[in-house]
Amino acid sequence: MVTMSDIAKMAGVSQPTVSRVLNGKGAKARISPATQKRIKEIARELQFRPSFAGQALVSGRTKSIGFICGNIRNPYYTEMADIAMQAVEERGYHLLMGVARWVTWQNDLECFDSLLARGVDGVIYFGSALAPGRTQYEQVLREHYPLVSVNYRFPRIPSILSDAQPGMNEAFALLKANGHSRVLGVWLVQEEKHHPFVKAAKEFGFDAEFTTKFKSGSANRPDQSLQNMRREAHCFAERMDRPSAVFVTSDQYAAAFIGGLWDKGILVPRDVSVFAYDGTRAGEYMTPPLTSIRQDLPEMIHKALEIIFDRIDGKNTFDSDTTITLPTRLIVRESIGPAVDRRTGG
Amino acid sequence: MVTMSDIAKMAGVSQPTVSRVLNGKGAKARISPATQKRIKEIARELQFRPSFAGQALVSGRTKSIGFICGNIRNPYYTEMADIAMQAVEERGYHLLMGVARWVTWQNDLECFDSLLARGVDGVIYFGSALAPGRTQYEQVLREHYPLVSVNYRFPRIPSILSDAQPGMNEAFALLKANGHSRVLGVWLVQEEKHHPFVKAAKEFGFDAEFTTKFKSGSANRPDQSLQNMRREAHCFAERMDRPSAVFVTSDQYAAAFIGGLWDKGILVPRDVSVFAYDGTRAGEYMTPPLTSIRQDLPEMIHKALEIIFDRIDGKNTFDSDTTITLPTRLIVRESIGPAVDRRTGG
DNA sequence: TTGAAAGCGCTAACAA
DNA sequence: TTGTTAGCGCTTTCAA
Repeated sequence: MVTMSDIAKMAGVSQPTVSRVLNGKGAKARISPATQKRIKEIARELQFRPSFAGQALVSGRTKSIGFICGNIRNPYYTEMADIAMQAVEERGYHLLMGVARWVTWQNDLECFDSLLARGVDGVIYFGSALAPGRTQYEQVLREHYPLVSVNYRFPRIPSILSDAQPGMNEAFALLKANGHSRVLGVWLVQEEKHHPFVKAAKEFGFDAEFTTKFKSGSANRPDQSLQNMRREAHCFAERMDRPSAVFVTSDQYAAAFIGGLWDKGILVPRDVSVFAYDGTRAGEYMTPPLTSIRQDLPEMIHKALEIIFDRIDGKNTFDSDTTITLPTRLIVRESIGPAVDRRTGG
Repeated sequence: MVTMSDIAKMAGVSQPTVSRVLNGKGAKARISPATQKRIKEIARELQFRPSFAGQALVSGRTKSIGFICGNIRNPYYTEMADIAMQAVEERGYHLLMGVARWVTWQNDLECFDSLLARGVDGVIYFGSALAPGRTQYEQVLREHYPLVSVNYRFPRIPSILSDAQPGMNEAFALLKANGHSRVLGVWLVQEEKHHPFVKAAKEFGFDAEFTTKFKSGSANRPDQSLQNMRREAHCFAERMDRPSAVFVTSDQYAAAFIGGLWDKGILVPRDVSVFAYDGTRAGEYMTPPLTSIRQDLPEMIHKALEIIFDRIDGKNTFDSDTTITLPTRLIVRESIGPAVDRRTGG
């Protein structure tokens, strides 16, 4: 490895001089043009690369942000990560992904520990385990650690949420305009989105059912729960009295549900209308293109990073209870069509 | 931040003693049980975390592996990354993703530079720009840097490839069994997979066409080229003399193609059969579930990491020209069905 | 305009 | 069993 001392020796100057030249801190680097040129040339020749560890040690920063999610194969998280990566890179940072895999609820926190050990300067956290009482929670508070929770609210931890209601209302309006009056909601676990769904259903006069089949824990493994969702669709397909529309809790699971319907010869939206939550770009390439309630993914990430970098820079513009709630809206694509009510033979 | 010196002071011992206790290097750490206990207790109380930068500086390693790909939203890369993440974590490493975004061909190399600046200990490289003559290429050779190229062969750089032929043959056999005799192949750019396709087509007596519509460069932006693919399907849909089967160069683009067919009311596999290359798990949740030629993603990653860690450990079991070629096989799902030949009215 | 010295947190070699 | 010393590569005083 080429170090500044190597360059210094070759140039016949002291090592700090090399540092000053190569970092060129404006007016501070009052080094004679001749030496500057010489040093820069040698550095280029030797292909000098500043040692990351050296810089990190002295600066106390690793210039990296952690991104903790449960499953990178879900396009929702992939798209979030992609957006986050681009955003942090603009500030010269890297994104370090932690995939909790959500087998047990603690995986989130193990991920957090592991990223902290790696010295990330801040964390975007999509987990649900950072509750008061846990050491990691206390640590975040005590150290005023730059962490933002997304999609989940913890006391005294800045968080970014989406308000499902507006998108949900739009969806029900569209459903109604298409003659639907009965709808099934499918969740993985008890979720916040439940309430906006119920509220919209009531408001638009729908007859709403819901299932929350899957428990957290080991049944949470992505492949397995996608299969479960597919089977859920099989059951649904065979019901004589099934509703004409289905809401699925996320785009990825909607794909599995639609796949399950397809297995049984049920076409969307010809036979059943389906809509989902998330509004990922990936939904555009499902068959049919998925109508979905869109969270403002870029804005969510940008706000989260704004808070994180604000803390990193010691500005403290945002207090710990900062909660930013962003509206959702319906992305109308092709998966909602005219109601086919089996009870009335329509 | 809590340092070993802090602990040392509190425990009334020297700082290296703390290091010895906390790293517990087996027989080397011959420290009295009493001191050990005391130190460990204080460490726990103070929530000591070893400084990543400190360790990195002295060990010369960051315990991280770079992963360079063009677009993380493509499930092929997502799944690869997921596998790689899990594998490196088992060795106590982290995966640092570099997303080149492939706007211009150099993006690959910029990514590599950026990861090197972070001090990654090795790199899994999915790019195509690391050619002889480029400074990065020369550097890898000169420093014997632990880099493995996947899906692309560069002289004197270890690489992992897939042999498309066996899977392609299986696909054509299945096509033939379903009465197909005409097939279209759709590529993004000139690719290696072209030859196995042509070869299999000839061997099975197919009438094969191919299009390679998109150029590399700015048209390479993922969203744009997916749209292009969709439009390609629109054109295809309107042809009176279209072949009964289509091969698309990757699962993700197959989704776009199938979406384009859907736009025109053409159903897969009812009206047209489609198969693709990659064999991602994501294909299972497309509608219809995608029949695809599967690369052995886990094995590719595991082999790549084997070579990388081998170099990191200084073992040099593999020479620079190591090329591991893994076979492919056909994952039969639902997107290939009986031929519908429009010329014969079948 | 430059150099000398100190120190970031850690590990490792050598003493004691 | 433990302490002392040195040094990883860098930045940042403080002097000159």
